[in-house]
Amino acid sequence: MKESRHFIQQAIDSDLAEKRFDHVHTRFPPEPNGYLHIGHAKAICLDFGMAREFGGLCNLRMDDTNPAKEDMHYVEMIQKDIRWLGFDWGDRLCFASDYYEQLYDWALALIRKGKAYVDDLNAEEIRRNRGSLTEPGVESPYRNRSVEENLDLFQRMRAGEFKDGEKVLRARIDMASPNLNLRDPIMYRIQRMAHYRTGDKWCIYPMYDFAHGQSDSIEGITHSMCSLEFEDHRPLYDWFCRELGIFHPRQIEFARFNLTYSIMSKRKLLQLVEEGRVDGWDDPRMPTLSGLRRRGYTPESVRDFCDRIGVSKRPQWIDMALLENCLRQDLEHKAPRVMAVLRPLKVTIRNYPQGQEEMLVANNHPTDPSFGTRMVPFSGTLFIDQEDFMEHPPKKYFRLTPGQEVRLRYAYFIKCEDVIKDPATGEVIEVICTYDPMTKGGDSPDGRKVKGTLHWVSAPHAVDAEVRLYDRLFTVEDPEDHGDGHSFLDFLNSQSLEVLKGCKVEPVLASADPDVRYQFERVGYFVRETRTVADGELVFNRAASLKDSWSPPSKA
RNA sequence: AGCCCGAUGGUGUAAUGGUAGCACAAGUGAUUUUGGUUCACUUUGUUGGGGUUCGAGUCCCUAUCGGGCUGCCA
Repeated sequence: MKESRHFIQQAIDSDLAEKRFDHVHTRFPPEPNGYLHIGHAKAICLDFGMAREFGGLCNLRMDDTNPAKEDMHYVEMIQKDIRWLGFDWGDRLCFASDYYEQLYDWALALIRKGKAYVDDLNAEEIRRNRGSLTEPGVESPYRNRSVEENLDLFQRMRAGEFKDGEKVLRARIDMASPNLNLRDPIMYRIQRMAHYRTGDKWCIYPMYDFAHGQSDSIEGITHSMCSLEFEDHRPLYDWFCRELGIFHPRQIEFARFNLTYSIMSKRKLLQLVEEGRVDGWDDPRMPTLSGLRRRGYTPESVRDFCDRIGVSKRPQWIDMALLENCLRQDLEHKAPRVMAVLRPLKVTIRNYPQGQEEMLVANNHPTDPSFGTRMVPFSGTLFIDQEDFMEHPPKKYFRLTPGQEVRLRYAYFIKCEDVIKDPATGEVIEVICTYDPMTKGGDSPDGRKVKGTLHWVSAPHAVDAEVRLYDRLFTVEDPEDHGDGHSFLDFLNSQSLEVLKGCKVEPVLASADPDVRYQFERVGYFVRETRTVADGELVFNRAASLKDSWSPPSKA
């Protein structure tokens, strides 16, 4: 069976076959103005993945040409996230800001060729002269300055002789081009602002279009993958390489994806952080890599997700359920099983000898013996989950009800004999049961079957914990597609975080390893939270629930 | 409105002129000491109209629909 190749692999195949390039060298070029999110993961997997597949290298490059937004903190977090995802750029951490001098020289070269000029128009005038989607632009009155004057003016721009915004350097291309990007795009602007790396050395900064392709060229990048919105920039990318006569990488665009019930805009994610609507960039509900990590996602599951969504040129809407499925699939064979009761309901075993307790053996994984076993304490007073008992059950309810026998996992069969209610509310606060001593371990010698198996913890041995349940951040599939007067903030899910206190977990979890994702049997996958927790406190984040094919007939 | 890009089940993605396949979702059944897992089965698709061809999801034309583009952001 032949494995299918996506359009970028095919493009690289033919570039190699036609000897356009004799090797592959890619780059991942984030701007250090925010944290990386799941959308970036796709690009990272593609950029590093293509390099790996074709035996080449992939650089990590900070696309840092805007001093107003960038920060060293982001540079560090970006590196941390990419390493976590499982990729390595060796010693090739690059910065567009390291190329400023070379970029400046190239700008001079373009001026000498008559391909760039200094424009005195202000921002408003330039915008007006650019024309519109249907009308051609108008040439600037400064467009035909002499090479000497342009050289002099541009050098003085760098020297700081002009005010911010007073002049710009523009490429001299075609004000009538149907591609707006070719209507004499701005190459340099004057901006007196300290840059996080170059400090006050520069007061002019190159624009993306004059920095990105040239940075690729300097680094010898062969294939420069970027998202679809840069498609219209490719003619400009190519124009600069051609006019400069420098090594000419190939830009290939692919579609970004949207995740249902989420947003991917860095600007909007920043807004959630700044307005305190989430607990930072790494809030477990955020689609950021740091958020997913804290939530309990594994790098393997994120990479698998990126594989599964594929690479194409059409807009992708990816179901959040796919992401969750990737995690479940990874954790199914990786997560040790334990028992934890999130909403405790007291169970008393009436016929269990007073004061007796025993240790029962439980498998740490249902099918993989290499996980070994552990001992779980049992006694006459237990907790089960409130969901697992109903006094008046609907049909097909397999859990504990008056008269219905169930199995306590790895323990005994029990039968409900009585309930104790809160006299004030009528709520069941305790269930009285009997157990069958012959069913120790969970099997009955007479071969009788039970429909349900419940997880439980022994009350005197239980450890208290807090559990944080996360749900989708937004209530609608596409929070960015809002009608009049609505902001994406209007669709924030007020139930996206539910904090459960007083949960009861089995004793081994007191020393839960924060690097291990546990499966709480019948409940979901959980990871120990450490970032927002006081010393010694036990808190778990839910990474994902387990699939549940049972649902109550009518749930209020 | 001009330019660019795209269109295959509910979602995503294959089929590169020759049997429309896979994953997720949904449903059914079996297995099960997790209503989990696993296994089997099932439902659902080539945007419309022309053309080329023995043969078109694939190539051409056209219509329609969707996305992107009018920052001194990237």
